[in-house]
Amino acid sequence: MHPREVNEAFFRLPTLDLAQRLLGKELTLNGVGGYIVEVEAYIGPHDRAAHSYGGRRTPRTEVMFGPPGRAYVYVIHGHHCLNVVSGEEGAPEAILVRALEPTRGIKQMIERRGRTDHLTDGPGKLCQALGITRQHNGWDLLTSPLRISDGMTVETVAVGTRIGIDYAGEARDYPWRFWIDGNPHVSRPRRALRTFRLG
DNA sequence: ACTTTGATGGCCT
DNA sequence: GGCCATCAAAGTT
Repeated sequence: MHPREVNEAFFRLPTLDLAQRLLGKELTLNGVGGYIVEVEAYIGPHDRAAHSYGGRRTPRTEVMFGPPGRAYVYVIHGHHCLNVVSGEEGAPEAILVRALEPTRGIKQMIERRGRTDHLTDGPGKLCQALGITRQHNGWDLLTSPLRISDGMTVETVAVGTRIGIDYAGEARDYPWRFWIDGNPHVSRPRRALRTFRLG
């Protein structure tokens, strides 16, 4: 049994705690999906890499200012990315889901991806595999067809810096990327800054 | 109305 | 490691 079950209180955990606890949980859309194996925390308004940096509030970032536990979906370079809104209501924080270990509906994922490998080892890839688009922005991840539920037990968490934010000044060095140590579905394997046991 | 940007992916060497 | 297609969103005029 996972140490913490997914419920309303789960999504109210502080963002960095929630990010670690999301590892091993199962993400599905209409029953298709897998275990979360890699995430990154974005903690606006002081995080220069966050879309909500400086308190920027636009139609795109609006959902992050709402209650935690909802989906924030955006498009970058023509690819969709899924975040879990986190933090207190009014605090624009979110956790990017970067990779899954496929568990359910693999046949459908293969059809959507047009290949049999690398189905969900990246934030854009997993959205394509599950069929996640901007229409799912704001959906409740506890009760909607796009949901996060109890998954598998995680032994060791690896910590590193976030991917693709070299423009973000000192924020590029924040250790806010978390993945399941040794998992083969991680998007960009790198050596961890450190590892720890999830208590 | 126009220009710049970027939390990517796929393929290359 | 690098290159670049790609396009919605945001910023600028």
